Amino acid sequence: MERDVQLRIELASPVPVYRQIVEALRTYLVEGTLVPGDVLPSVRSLAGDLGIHFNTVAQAYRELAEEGWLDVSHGKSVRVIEREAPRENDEAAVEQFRTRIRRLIAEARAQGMTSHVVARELNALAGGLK
Amino acid sequence: MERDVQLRIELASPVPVYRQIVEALRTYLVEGTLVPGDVLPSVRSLAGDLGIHFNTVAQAYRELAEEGWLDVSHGKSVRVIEREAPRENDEAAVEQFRTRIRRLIAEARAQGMTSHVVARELNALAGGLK
DNA sequence: GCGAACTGTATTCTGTACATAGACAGTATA
DNA sequence: TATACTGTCTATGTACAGAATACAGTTCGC
Repeated sequence: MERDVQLRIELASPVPVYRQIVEALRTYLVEGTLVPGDVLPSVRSLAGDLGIHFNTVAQAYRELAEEGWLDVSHGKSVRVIEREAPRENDEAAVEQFRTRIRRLIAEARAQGMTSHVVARELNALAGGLK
Repeated sequence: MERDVQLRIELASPVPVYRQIVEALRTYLVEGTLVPGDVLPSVRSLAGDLGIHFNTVAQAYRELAEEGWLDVSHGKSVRVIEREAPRENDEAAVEQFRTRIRRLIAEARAQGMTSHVVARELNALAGGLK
């Protein structure tokens, strides 16, 4: 059940490294690449791979534990656990989601990405959700 | 050509206020709600509306000026200018865009949004790009 | 049983970036 | 040409990300 996750972290990004780790792992968890029972690498080994300090990884693990994804306890390996889904489709959350995607799209288009390519990517991602 | 933009800023958000302003205005600019010739509110008046300091607004305006959207010069009102589109569809940029959207989707689903609703939103936004 | 080597935890420190304060300087206009 | 508006600059307080380092629980082989 050892799991060798591959994470791409951008040290130059304005978004903190620990949150990048949270987001990347949460993506694997939601998509089912990581499933209950899987064991994550130790804070020190993952930190070594990423070239950062292990406390930064520990903070990310703690965050995901609070969200209910991980069982992390002193001395033991970190393990993915079963997590019951929270409430559904809160309208305010949907609104916020829409806004954030719109801003991301705007940023992409401002960088020169064409609307055709952006639409293709969005449709592809939407299709993968079925 | 005065333009009364409506911005929604979340002071509690981890993303800095000045960047929220940049993102919101850039969205209007890309979508064509703001067009060349439009005059933006002064840093003091917009800051007053948002309940923040005018230097925070000034920083956002400066950022958008560097991206080529705005003409901001000392003593004069800030004005939207014509901006030539940058390079197209750099593959690394597309890849990064895809990753960021995937992480946003994962966050939404982790909060309880159903895949059906997420897909509906993505398709709607993609459709609006044609 | 015990020690070594592994796990995560807690405390403290430092650099940096956000946001504000307030003086400064250019522009428009009555 | 005075005045009231623009944005600019420099300094400062504060919060937080990230690292250093000592601590403490768990596992496993001998």
